[in-house]
Amino acid sequence: MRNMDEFHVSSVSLPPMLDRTFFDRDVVAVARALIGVTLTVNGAGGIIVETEAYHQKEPAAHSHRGQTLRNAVMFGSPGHAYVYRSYGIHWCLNFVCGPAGTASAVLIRALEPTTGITLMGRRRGVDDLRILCSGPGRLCQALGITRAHNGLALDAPPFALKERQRRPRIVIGPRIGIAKAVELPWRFGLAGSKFLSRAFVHVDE
DNA sequence: CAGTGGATGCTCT
DNA sequence: GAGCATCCACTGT
Repeated sequence: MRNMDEFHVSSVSLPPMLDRTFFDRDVVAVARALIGVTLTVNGAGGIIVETEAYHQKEPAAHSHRGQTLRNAVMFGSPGHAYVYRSYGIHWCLNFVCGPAGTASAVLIRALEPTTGITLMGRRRGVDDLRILCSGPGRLCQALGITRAHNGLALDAPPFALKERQRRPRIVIGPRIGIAKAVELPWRFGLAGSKFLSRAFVHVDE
């Protein structure tokens, strides 16, 4: 139960509503705004602590070379999940961003686990909270995300997004695991979080 | 700790 | 047939 003060603070605080319009804007702005937002899938999940932005104009994006069967969701409406298989083993979850047609998306790279921890631990085969959802492949395994979630709207079950209560302190750095456009500082993290997939070199914001 | 290499499936050339 | 928006185990300090 929350008390009146907490309710009042959340009702007047800054973060935008997590409706469709939240995703219908520049992907870098969304990647930053998602830090601190709570993501659950069928009730399991936690606080988003690490994201990366990908945009069609830039060569590390799947959409860069045009629309294909795999990346088709990126070319559709903002506010939907783009899920793809990585290295033949893992799934990775992205949120499609706008404006529509920019074929841009935010890769969700790490969560701080908060709900459904027992279930997530069973799916992952680990009980250490720090490695439960710390990495794009790990968090998909923990949340049970597969190809079946590709193209689903983010404002309806099994997805649920909950606004952050306070403006978080953000750290910024280069994206991970890519060979092209490494110079773009399009990775965002929650400052001081123990649940990042990797540490940030530079601390900004 | 840091560094390395294997697993594994699918997309695109 | 190459190349991945990764993770884990294993090596050597």
